[in-house]
Amino acid sequence: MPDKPTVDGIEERWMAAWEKESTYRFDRQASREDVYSIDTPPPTVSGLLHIGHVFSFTQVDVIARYWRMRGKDVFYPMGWDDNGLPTERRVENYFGVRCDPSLPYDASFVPPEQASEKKLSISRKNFVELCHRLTKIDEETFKSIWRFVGLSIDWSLEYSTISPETQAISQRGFLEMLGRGEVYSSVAPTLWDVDFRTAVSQAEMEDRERPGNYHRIAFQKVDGGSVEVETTRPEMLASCVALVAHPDDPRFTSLFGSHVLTPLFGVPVPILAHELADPDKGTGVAMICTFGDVTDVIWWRELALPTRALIGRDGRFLPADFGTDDWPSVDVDAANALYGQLEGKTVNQVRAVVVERLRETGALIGELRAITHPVKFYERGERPLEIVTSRQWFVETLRHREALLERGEQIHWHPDYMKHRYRSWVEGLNVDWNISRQRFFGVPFPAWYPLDAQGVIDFDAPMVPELAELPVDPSSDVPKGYREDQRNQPLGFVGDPDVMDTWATSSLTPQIAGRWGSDLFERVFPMDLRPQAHEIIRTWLFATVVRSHFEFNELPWRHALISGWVLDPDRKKMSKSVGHAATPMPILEQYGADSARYWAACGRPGTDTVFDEGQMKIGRRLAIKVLNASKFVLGRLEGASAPGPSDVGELLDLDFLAMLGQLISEATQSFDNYDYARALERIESFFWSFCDNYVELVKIRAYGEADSSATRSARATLSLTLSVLQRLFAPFLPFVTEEVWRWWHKDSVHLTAWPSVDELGPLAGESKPGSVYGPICEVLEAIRREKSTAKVSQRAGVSLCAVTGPSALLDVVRAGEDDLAKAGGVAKWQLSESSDVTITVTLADS
RNA sequence: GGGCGCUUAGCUCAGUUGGUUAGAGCAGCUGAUUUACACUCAGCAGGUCGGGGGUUCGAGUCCCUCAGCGCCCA
Repeated sequence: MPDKPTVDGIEERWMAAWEKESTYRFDRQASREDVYSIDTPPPTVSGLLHIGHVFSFTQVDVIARYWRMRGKDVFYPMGWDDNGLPTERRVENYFGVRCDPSLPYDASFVPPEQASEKKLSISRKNFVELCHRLTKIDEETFKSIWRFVGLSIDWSLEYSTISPETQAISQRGFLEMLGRGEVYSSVAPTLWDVDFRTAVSQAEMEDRERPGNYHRIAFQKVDGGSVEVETTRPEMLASCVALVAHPDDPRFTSLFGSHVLTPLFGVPVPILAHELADPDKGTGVAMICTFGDVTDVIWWRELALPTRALIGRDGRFLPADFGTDDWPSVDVDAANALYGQLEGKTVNQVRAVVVERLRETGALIGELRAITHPVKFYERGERPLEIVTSRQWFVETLRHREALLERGEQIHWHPDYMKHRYRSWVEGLNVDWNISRQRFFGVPFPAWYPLDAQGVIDFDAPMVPELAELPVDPSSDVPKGYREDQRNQPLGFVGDPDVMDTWATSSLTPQIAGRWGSDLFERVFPMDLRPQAHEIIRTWLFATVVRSHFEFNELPWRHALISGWVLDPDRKKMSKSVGHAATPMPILEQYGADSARYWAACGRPGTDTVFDEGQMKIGRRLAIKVLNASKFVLGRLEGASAPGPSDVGELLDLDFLAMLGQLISEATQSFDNYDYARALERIESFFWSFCDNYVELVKIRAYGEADSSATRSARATLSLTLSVLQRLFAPFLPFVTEEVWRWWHKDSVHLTAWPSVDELGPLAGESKPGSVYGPICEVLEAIRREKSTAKVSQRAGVSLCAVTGPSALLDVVRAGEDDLAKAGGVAKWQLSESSDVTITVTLADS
């Protein structure tokens, strides 16, 4: 035990020791009932780890440490989410490159020292190599931070979402679904980001309020008269396939079934009825185009309308030929002449031309009406999503809505109300889960398609590999029965060009972490805990439930622990843009890992927490207090024979242990309910009372002759309490508790049993815990108050302490008289029975 | 538009099935001082629990309503 204990440098010392002693090693022989398994969120390795990560991961580590001390074999792996678009973006910016899949691989390629503004085009393989290179660097950085924070991870279980092992599992997951018919490919209108040039799923879409204009446009009726429509997207006019109004809207009931001509293009379209048409919006009649928004898709499908899609993958208008079967027009030449000016233009350019022509022809009625309305965006995107028709793989979700809602009910949510997020998401699903992305750094679909004699791809007959062959890359591997030189040739084959949505892979984290297919998996699955943030309930949590439901017909885990956000002092979510994204290392070094963990553990599940350095200072104070109190108490015990519970005989000591027992029960129960913050609060408050009151009361008695029963009683109580408190704090403050524990134990506190009430011995269970300690502390406080008011030292003497009260109270004071006298310097007592409780302190002359 | 959460001391937050006089820490103020710990200790002060209404012997807690903030979904 050092003379002058310090928390400085404590992290490096114990990080190394735990590594050397394999403290957090998972026992792969353990059976499922002895295991506590955690489906750790793999951080995205495309950005920096920020203080919000420290916050939520610490909360999980606290839980992991608790269960480990409860005797569970804790399965606590760490993964890195390194595939997908975020990594591509980071690589593009970091190296100043761009992927061009048409380029050949350059084995001698070296990225420029300095990333230039103008991006260098490189082949897909070169690009993917850079992705691997950068994520490897990032992962090492993350790992060193996690070690410093003290996460009790078994690093031999580390995984990454782009590794060959993960790709094999991801592809197997896909093939299993394909075999069961839960995944299908189809050509369908799909949410599309024109900048990233990829499809995105409903889960990645968000609404943003944007300004727009209602354009009032007159459609001429075939039998005379006109119908006016208000639209925010006049550029879609050429793809108009119908008008629609609510079936009960009396203004339009007589028009249903009749036809109008689109202005400028002269395309005859019907007026139809559908409930989704909102009578209060615009004129009550809407234009259906293929496809202006998601409602258009619903109308198009449900009303069986033709397809006149015009927006291409790059967001520009595709060619169209009016006068053909698909593109009827009463004035083919005018339509084609105008459309010729639109083809190849962007949405905004087309809008300008169309509006101008509408105005010239008088079809545009009145002035534009400015509005603000929600517009769909890809969550990472900058331009509104378009709807582009393309071939995509979809996982069936809509058909399973009821079962998935039921799964949500089966999860134990912490906090409970987070289940609403899941439910409202599942209830609001309107398309199946699109899992294909037209990108590069991801898990490829394990599929090839045959080409017929004309070179036409038969998408309905995908060829897939055997499970043993996984992972495969269809762009370089060849399907069974074909040769490489048949690639892209008539009667040959073509590989699926897409990669999977990142969630299609990370929805398998239980399978990935648990090494699906090995004996390990049966020992850890279904897992106990999924910890994660609330904004990815609709993505990660939902997708994981879907996959587990399909694959195993069960929940992937029993509990979901939803963490809150870390907020700036101005109450905004801490984000990378405001400069807080910096690595948390400076903060961790300044305050110490235990202090930062203390702050994190004060954050209750689901509750957003303000980033508060003040709270870290308190944590630091607590850690130092644990050091000093441990040093002091252990100093009292030195040389004495090891006292045990049977040595505890004094009323005060028995009562204090009874309170300690109560604390153990409360902390344990809180932990079992995932309320670690409450446990910490109780333990902390007990600890300060222990230091400031109990230790002060008995420290002189504990110094007395070793063989007196009163001394032995004090020493036994101090020893038991210190042992219990060190262990109760261990999940929260792993470094400092390990430090002080090793002063008097050989093995790690983190592998020691969580305290139980039983180990305190047979307690005086008759009276309420605190019935002795409480009144004694009140007398002590009265003495202190008197001295403080008189502005004298707490060591000043008390000539007389007079206590009045019922006899039971006086008995208690009498029991603590000696300890109080020593702690408060009381020379004389006067106890008298009365119905009123009073404590009168008379200070000695100084 | 529908849903969820929050609103308690200057600040950050506890407050369990309704039950003494609403708690803690920080900050503030007043003091103590060869001490396990100045990264300390003691004490003091500070609140009509967001507004209004209701249920109840009793409401920070339950119900209704309004307002503000945040989030989710559409």
